Amino acid sequence: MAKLLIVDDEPRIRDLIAKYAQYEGYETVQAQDGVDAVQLCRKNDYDLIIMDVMMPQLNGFAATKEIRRTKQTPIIMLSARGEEYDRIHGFELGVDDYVQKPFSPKELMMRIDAVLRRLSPKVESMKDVFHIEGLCINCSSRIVTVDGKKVPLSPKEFELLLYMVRHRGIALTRDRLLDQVWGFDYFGDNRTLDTHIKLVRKHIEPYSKYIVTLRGVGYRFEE
Amino acid sequence: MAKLLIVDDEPRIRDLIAKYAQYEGYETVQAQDGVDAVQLCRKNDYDLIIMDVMMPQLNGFAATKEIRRTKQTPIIMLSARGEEYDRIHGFELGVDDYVQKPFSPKELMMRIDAVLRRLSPKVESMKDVFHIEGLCINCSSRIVTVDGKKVPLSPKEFELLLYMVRHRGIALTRDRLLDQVWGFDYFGDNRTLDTHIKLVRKHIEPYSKYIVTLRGVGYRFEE
DNA sequence: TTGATTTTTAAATAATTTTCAAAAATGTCG
DNA sequence: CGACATTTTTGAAAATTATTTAAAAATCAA
Repeated sequence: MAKLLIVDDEPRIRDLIAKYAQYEGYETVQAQDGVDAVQLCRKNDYDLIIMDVMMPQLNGFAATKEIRRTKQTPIIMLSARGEEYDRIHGFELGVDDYVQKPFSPKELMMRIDAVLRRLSPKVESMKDVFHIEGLCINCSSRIVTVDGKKVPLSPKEFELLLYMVRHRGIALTRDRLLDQVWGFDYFGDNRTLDTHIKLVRKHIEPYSKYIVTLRGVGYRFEE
Repeated sequence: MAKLLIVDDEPRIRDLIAKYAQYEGYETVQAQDGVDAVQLCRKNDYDLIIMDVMMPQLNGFAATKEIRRTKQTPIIMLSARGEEYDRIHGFELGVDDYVQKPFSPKELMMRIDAVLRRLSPKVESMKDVFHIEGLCINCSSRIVTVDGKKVPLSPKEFELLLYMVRHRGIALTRDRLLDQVWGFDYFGDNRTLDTHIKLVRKHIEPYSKYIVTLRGVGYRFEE
């Protein structure tokens, strides 16, 4: 479960971001300025930092520079429109993405996802909760809900769904799914996977449309 | 999926190149100068390096020389107009191509493609995404779109199209296509290939013009 | 043992690949 | 240039192969 550090001098903005991030299953920690952020980073590890550019005491650039002396934590910058576009874009310390204020929380969440997926392929998507339309998958509680209603998935069904959601958008071969979810080395014609796909589809109705079958290949969970 | 190292002291240029390269389906890593590049190359393997000539600390030549002591990674040099034309062209360490600034990103992308295809025939074009006019082929998701709209291709159709696109610009004999896509040694009067070409053409309309038939030989996907 | 879950099996359904034959296009040679 | 031979394109039907489904059997955990 990924931990985010949110750095902004405006408490309302911090809270807004924190609320959304928590909804998406991230753990959040807040810092009110650059000095605070640097101190926190010295003592703790975060998976990603969301940092405002304009802050009293130590601004976003200075804080980033300081943090980057010891840690390679991914950073997403928040900046007001027109503010220092060049510096941000070409920031030599390399921020991993930046979002202009005012931003939609949804967009920021997507950027967080994207940065984590790009930079931490090993931990895969570290989110604890996935929301796909009305389908919600909570990893730590292993609860799946469809339009707010809990659906009972068997362990295998849950693992299969989770694996597909974590690797959504790419074609997953039958071998890979069998390998990753079951741990077998697929031999011969085994209809186990198909059967479980069917069960998952039945359970997540009406969102089974997201699982598309790639004939002769496997399946893909649509993005 | 090929990984590119982009070395330039100007962050805006780096970002511009990175943005285009990502659109073309490459993974990118950036370095701000020669020293940085040499260090990165020591620890990691890249499939191709795009290196600016003029940089503080360690210039493009020196960095190339150093990197080439241990690795044979293909290198494309970027140089300002008129800058050291001779040295680049006749560079003893052998850069694989060079592009003059100011360059069009599109041209640079074509050069990258060309160098990789020339030097890494095994990995073929390692791109994950191909854009040919309004035709887009995404390998990992196996999604093909025509002017933004998904088109459903059967497995064989997808493989055939992908093979041709990966080997575009050259004449592909019927035997070779049958061999590579079907995996058998063509015998007798089998119209299988023709029929699949027909299906692919129908599906990628209006871009079927890119598949030209070479009578008595086979087909070619136009560059 | 019991109830739930997972795997296997077999039949039904669906989609893809191949074959075939006729039509169109292209190239060759007198 | 024009007729013939060859090759490719096309559309439809047949054959093959993959997927879905439902139900039965096996396995596992309480």
